[in-house]
Amino acid sequence: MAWNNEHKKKTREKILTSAARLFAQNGFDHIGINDVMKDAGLTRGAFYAHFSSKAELYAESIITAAMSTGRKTDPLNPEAPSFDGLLKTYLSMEHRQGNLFRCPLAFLTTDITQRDDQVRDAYTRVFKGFVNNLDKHSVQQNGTKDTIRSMQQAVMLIGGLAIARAINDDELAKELLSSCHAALATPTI
Amino acid sequence: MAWNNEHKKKTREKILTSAARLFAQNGFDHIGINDVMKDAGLTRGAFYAHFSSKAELYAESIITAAMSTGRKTDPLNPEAPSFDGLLKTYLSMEHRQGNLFRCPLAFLTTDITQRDDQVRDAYTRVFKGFVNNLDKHSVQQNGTKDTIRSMQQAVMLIGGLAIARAINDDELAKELLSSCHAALATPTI
DNA sequence: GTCTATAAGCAGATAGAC
DNA sequence: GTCTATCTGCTTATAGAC
Repeated sequence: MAWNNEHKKKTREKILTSAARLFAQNGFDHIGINDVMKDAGLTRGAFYAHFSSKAELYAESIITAAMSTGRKTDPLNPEAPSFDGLLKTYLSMEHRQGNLFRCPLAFLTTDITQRDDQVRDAYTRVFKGFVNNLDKHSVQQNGTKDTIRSMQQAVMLIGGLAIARAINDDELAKELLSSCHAALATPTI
Repeated sequence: MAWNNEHKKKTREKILTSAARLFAQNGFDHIGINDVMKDAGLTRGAFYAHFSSKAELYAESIITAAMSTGRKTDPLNPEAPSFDGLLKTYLSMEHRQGNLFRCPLAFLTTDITQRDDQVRDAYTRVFKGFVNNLDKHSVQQNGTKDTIRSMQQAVMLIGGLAIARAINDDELAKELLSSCHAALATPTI
């Protein structure tokens, strides 16, 4: 691969990294192409050499954001936390704040509903991967795979965090996250 | 009260009814003041005689949307469904579509996170009312009140519907809603 | 209170120089 | 590939006639 192509790939990844963080924290409509490019150290005009539209960038940024947090939920990754560690990290007040990492499934849930199929496809793929990871945890723990149970766990994690982020009451948010944790940590959910 | 004031109140309610439906279905940024006023049979200029800003309208519309669906979750309302009826209605594919009624807690979850305190206060109040209603159902069924359990139920209902609306796969959405229903209907959740 | 007209600003996308 | 400049269209909010 020529040096130019290598450089273009690096630039594209830099744009995606900025977009993944900014979009997850602020949503599609509050972030302009200008904001993303500025964050990546470029100007607006250079954007269309890498992506054909804002929606395409958004769709790809969802995958990027998911991968950067997904490593922490993958039981096959030796550095990944245990299932109990995942619960604690995912349902933490730090995750609610979103400064360290941001699961796009919880940060962008209803934002996705307003977008085109390109974006919704990306979100759906990430959700399926999330459930699949919970299946793997289940096999590790119980030796059995129960996808219905994994979907319930996914809803408790994603939904709990999304609601905790929406409500304007830190104490209630803490209680809510702790309730979700309790529902998942106890064997008899 | 003079006729003029009575008329103004009616007009205000008409605007709120339109806003509650349009905002819940499309989110804050996809609906303009023009859309709301047109739907209410008025023009843009008349808006500021009733509300001081778009955000104020949005906050009030969340309360309106919640009340119009909340009647169906209130056990003290004789026309309200049973707890099992609530589960079935709330977690239905019809609710996912949003043509009949739209719970703002599930339709606007991450949308709220981007707004000012005025809006987030309204959402928080509605959420507390939702949990309170689940508490009442619990007392009716078991004779005991368990707010932690009610919050878990709220997350399963709101989160399940919100995710089902985001994903672009009808079959998966059906399985997801059915999984949430199963988690809540079984005594050993 | 409601209307039309308009102010003032911002966004996505494109054109053309380098 | 990246830049600056610009086109085009949209939005919230206000001014002033009726």
